Amino acid sequence: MKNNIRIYRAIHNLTQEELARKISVTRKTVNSIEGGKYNPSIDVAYKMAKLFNVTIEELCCFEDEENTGENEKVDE
Amino acid sequence: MKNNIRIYRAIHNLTQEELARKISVTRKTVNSIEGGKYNPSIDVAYKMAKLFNVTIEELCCFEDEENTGENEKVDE
DNA sequence: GCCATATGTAACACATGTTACTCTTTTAGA
DNA sequence: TCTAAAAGAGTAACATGTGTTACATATGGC
Repeated sequence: MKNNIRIYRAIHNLTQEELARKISVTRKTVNSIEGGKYNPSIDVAYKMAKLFNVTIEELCCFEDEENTGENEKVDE
Repeated sequence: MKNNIRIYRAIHNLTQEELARKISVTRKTVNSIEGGKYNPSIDVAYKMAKLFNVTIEELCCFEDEENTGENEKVDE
């Protein structure tokens, strides 16, 4: 599950550490979620969405990636 | 974290088992989440919200229950 | 009362999210 | 180039979500 955390974080001009503090998680959690290592729990997602003033759906790109097999190809 | 799963499930006239099948989890998971035993993962929440055609925020009542201490009192 | 259906629940195992600690790499600025 | 801030990442431990199985309870129709 991809997400737009990095983008909203940039918009709000926050470092991973600042964001982490604001939502009471560790920087590694922000880093890992941002990097797609795992999905956020629903309340971490909620806190981020609320902080950025967007919906969870806007923050996380679900896009039903369960069935597709050849997606998200970037040119490199 | 409270949620409105039971309500939307009633609106859509689904049993716990039917809902569970539709979102590919077990009835126990639906039952436990509905009963507040634990929070749904973000993709379970997403699947439910999508099925009911609502947002995750509409399905789950976050309401920042971390700080309040005397909420959700029903009359009984 | 009996039966079928829907729901609640318990114990354990397993999967996934989060932390603490530490280190490396990247990036930007003097 | 040197430096510091920011970000990426590995591991082990812990916390939380989910599955399995089985049984208990409630409810409504006969």
